[in-house]
Amino acid sequence: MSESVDSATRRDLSDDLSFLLARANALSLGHGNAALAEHGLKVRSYSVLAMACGDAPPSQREIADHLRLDPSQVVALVDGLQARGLLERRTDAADRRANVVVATAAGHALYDRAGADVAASEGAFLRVLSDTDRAHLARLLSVLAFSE
Amino acid sequence: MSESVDSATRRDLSDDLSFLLARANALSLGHGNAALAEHGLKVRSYSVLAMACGDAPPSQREIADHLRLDPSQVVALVDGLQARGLLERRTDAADRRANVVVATAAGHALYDRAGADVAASEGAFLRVLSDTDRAHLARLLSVLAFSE
DNA sequence: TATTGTTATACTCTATAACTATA
DNA sequence: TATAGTTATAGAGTATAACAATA
Repeated sequence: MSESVDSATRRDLSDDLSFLLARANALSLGHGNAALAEHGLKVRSYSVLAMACGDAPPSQREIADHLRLDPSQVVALVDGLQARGLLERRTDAADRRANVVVATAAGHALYDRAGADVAASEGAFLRVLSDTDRAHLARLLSVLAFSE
Repeated sequence: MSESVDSATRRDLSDDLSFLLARANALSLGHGNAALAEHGLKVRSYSVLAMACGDAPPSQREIADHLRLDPSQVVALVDGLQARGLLERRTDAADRRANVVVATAAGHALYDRAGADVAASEGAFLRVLSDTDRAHLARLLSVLAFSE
């Protein structure tokens, strides 16, 4: 008598982890881009700048891998940041095909200012989660994010 | 003596929850689209079909809100699925401005088949997490995903 | 031969505004 | 006056292939 209630009917998109991931990411991206707009940055360019500010200045290939971008997209991002004097390309002495991307003093300064705003914006977005929940979420996501 | 090690130097993109969210989502999206390709679907169109297969057939406005899309994008998605005979637009009797989107028998059948593949693909992607970790992650993400 | 960075191109996705029909 | 759906369009993001320099 209940032939209309099959397994398909019971499935719900809201239980789908990939859907939740997509929706949470869309919100997070919106917050991030809004916080970065006043600095002339977006999440994408901010991430490149962040890597260039790190302890181990990355090659463009490493940026592409870490950010899951095509190397050709990294060219445009680095071009834009370099034109603003925020970072430099230095040919790697060990492998002269590779460009090492390193932040300038101005790049570090902007990263500090923008980073503070991003952190505040992210904090506001995450206010619905406790500190332990945030830590737990970060741990679970990092396992997933670097599983391949 | 350690003036070069300031707060900026210690920050790392890999600790940034929004970055982890973006990277995990990129991987998840890749898996989902790959699993759906053989059915002529993508994550976007599959999500619309899933809603149309639900117990409460949604209006296009509701689809746009739930999927965080602009209403104009929903038009194209529904057009494509309707052209394939997978769903129908029915004008809502209660509000004749609104289109209620409801799956056809063919739509339900495809949703069942594609859904099984999506679930298998998602399972493979999530293999690095235990069942309890998956449940925990889903709970944390749904809080975040529907916090606004 | 394989890899890094680059250029070019096409395609998809996203965001915006304006229009219509209904409310 | 406001809302649902639609259309059109421009911009941003994505994916692919081909090339030069280097390994």
